[in-house]
Order: sequence, then structure tokens, then C-alpha cells
Amino acid sequence: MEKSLKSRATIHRMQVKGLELFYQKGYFNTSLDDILKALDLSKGAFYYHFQSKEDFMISIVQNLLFRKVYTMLIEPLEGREDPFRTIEACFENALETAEHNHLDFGFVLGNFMNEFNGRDEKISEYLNDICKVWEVTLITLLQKGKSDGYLERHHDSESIAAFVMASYFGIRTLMVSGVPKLLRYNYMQQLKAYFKSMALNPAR
Amino acid sequence: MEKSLKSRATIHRMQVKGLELFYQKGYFNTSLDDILKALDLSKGAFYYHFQSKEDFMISIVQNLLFRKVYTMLIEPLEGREDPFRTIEACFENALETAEHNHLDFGFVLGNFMNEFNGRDEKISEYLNDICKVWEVTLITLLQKGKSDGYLERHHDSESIAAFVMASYFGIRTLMVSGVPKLLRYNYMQQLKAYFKSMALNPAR
DNA sequence: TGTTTAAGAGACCATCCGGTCTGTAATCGC
DNA sequence: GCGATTACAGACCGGATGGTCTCTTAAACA
Repeated sequence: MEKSLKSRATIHRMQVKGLELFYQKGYFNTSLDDILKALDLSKGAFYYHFQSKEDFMISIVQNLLFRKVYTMLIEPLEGREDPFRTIEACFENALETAEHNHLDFGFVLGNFMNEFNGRDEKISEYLNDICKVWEVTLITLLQKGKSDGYLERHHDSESIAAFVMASYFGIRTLMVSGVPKLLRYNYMQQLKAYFKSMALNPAR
Repeated sequence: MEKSLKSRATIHRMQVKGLELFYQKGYFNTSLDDILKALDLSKGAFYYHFQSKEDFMISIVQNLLFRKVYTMLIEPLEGREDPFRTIEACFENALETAEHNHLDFGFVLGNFMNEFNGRDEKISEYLNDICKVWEVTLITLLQKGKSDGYLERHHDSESIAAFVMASYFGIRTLMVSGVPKLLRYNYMQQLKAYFKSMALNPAR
């Protein structure tokens, strides 16, 4: 059975507002009524389209959240040449966007991973999947960078990817309560220094 | 009025169990009854010693949480010589402890910072204070490292501290859903590589 | 021994939350 | 034009939640 246009529009509205509020106030601290009130919709509407709050969250993760992370952090890394410059540009852009976001509550993916860890196996799994896609993309980029002569072969792509990811998760947490602009600047400075030590051709 | 021994013992029991459950299940997802049931205590006991759930959480943050972070991540850095070896040893130990923790849900401080960001100004402030103490300790250690000739003077201690902290926050998040042992090993490898690029006397 | 007070028990309350169920207006196929 | 289906509205429910209030007990005090 095909979903009608109207149905899909409503579902999308719910997901968008759901992601917004879950991100701002946390999943467990946001009630369905909070979301429905903001959209002027009813319980009936919600349970017509979704089976449960958990089911709703999963649909958000697989649709909106994945897209968000993909366009911001994964797609900009695909098929590029110089891995270090690519990652730097990608992160610089992502952090700048976060910095200018008036209502920043940290890295969406990271926040949710923390919130659901050990509390909802199913959702954690889906979040982890996104994380893995990001990781694989990074590793692929680094491996290709070796072939293309951007970094020495003896470096471990997997380790570098983990370190880079970890640093990004963390700096986004710190940016929420600290001075975002300064933190971003300092962070990028050190990320570049870290990369520089591994670069084969430091032509810069 | 002095607190009696019994009173203090009960308060401490509540705080310990409170921290344990808040850490495992999240603050908003843990009810007072959860804590009280686990201790076989009553609402009366709770509200005799604390004014509210928020007040309770603040007391936990200022006492137990601060001590935890202090003994694990701050005290091992104080008054040391070589900043890089010191941080490496400290993190190695902290990560190993986390790795062997059967029920690991990430970095306590990080998790709470995420959970309370934008949701409880007051608690966020206290958490941030702990974060700042850690930061200052790291910066102090690095500055002293310059005087003692362990790293070149032109490096920015503040930036390094932010980067190191961010990476730690992040790796702890990743360790929860990934393979802890591998992640720890890879992380330490990269942290050392990062430090090596800044060391004045790479006598190792 | 009688009185006070610290420490806690637990019934109770208003509110909220996820979820169910019935009703209903608009739309669609025929 | 009419029954069926879609897309909701909203009352309702059981259980939980933070917090209050009164009652009890055991020790401290005098």
C-alpha cells in the first residue's frame, strides 16, 4: 500500500519536530505530547503513523539523523584525494556550522549514543551503524591516501580514524559549555599539527 | 548543627547508589524510587536529607563525581615532570580501568555534561567546574613542561589541553559501543604519535 | 523517668506519560 | 451517490514520578 502525499508530509513533520526536541531536551525528557502540542496534532495522529515512541525514534535515526551525519561528515570525504586536507576542511566546516548555531547542544549522534547506551539496545545499534559508516569512510579515505602518497604506509588507518573521530565527538561536547569559537580554532590547530606529523609531503 | 555519624552514612549510601544508577540509566530515566528501593529506604528518608532531586544530584556532583574525576584524571597529573609521559600513563590507566569495567557506560563526566546541557543550567555549571579544574591542571602541567624542556615553547598549552581532553571524551564514548581493548590500544598509539611530534627531546 | 529530637516510614497527592480505543470528517473507488 | 478507507481528534487508562505530610521509633538529654 502506497503512502499518500498527505500521510508522508505528516510523518515528516513529526520526525523533524521529534528530532529537534529529542536533540534539545533529550529523548527520555521529551514526551510525545511535547511534540504533538508543538505540531498541533493528536495522539491519534501519532499512533496512526507509528507503533511506539521507540519505533518513532528509530525512523528518525534511519532517515533524518543518518542524512544529517551523511551530508555533514561522510559525503564530504568520499572520493577525495588528500585525506588530511579533506578531513580538515570537512571538520572546519562542521564546527563552524555548530558554532554559529544559536541553539547548539553538541554532536547529535554523540548525544544520542550516550543517551541510549545500555538503555535501548535496538536504538543503540542503529546509531552505531551510522558511526560505522563514518568510520569506514574515514578509513577508506586514509587508505587511498596511502596509495596516492599522502601519508606514510606504516601508519594505521584504523587507529587514525578512531583518534580523529574521538576528538571530534569530544570537541563538540566541550564546545557546548565552553567558548565555541576559541575551542574550534584551538582544536583545528592541533588537528593540523597531528596530521602534519604523519604527512609524507608536507608541502604547506 | 553537626551531622551525626548515622546521618552521614545514610547520605553517603544514597549518593553512592544515586551516582551508580544515574550513570547507568541516566538522570531523567532514573526515579527516586529506583534508588530508594535499591537501598530499602523510604521517601521520608530522602526528603529528610535532601531538598529535591536536583539538590541531590548537585551534592553527588560536588562530592563523589568530583572526587572520582580528581583521583583518576587530575591528581595523577599534579606536580609531575614530563607532561607527555604523565598524560599517557594517566590515560592508559583510566582507559584500562574503563575497559575492565564490566558495566561501562562511558565517561561519567562526559555523559552528564551531555545529559544536562541546556536542560539544567545549575547542574551544568557544577559539571563544567570539574571540567575546568581538569583543564587548568593539564595546562599547568604543559606549561611546566615547557620550562623543564619537554616541549617547544611555541606550542600552545591551551590548545593541546583542549585537544587532549576532547579526544579522551570521545574515545570513552566510542569504547562503549565498540571493541574497548582495540580502541584503547589504537587511541594510545595515536596519542603518543601526536605527542611525539611536539616533544623537544624524543629520547625514546 | 519523662521529654525532646534526630531519622526514617509510608500513605497520599497532583501531574505526567506512553499507549489504547472509539468516534468522525474528508476523500476515494465505483 | 454511497460504502469503504484514510487521517486524524481526543477521551480515557494504568502506572509511574517528584514531592508533601503525618506518624513512629529509638536514641540523647536532663
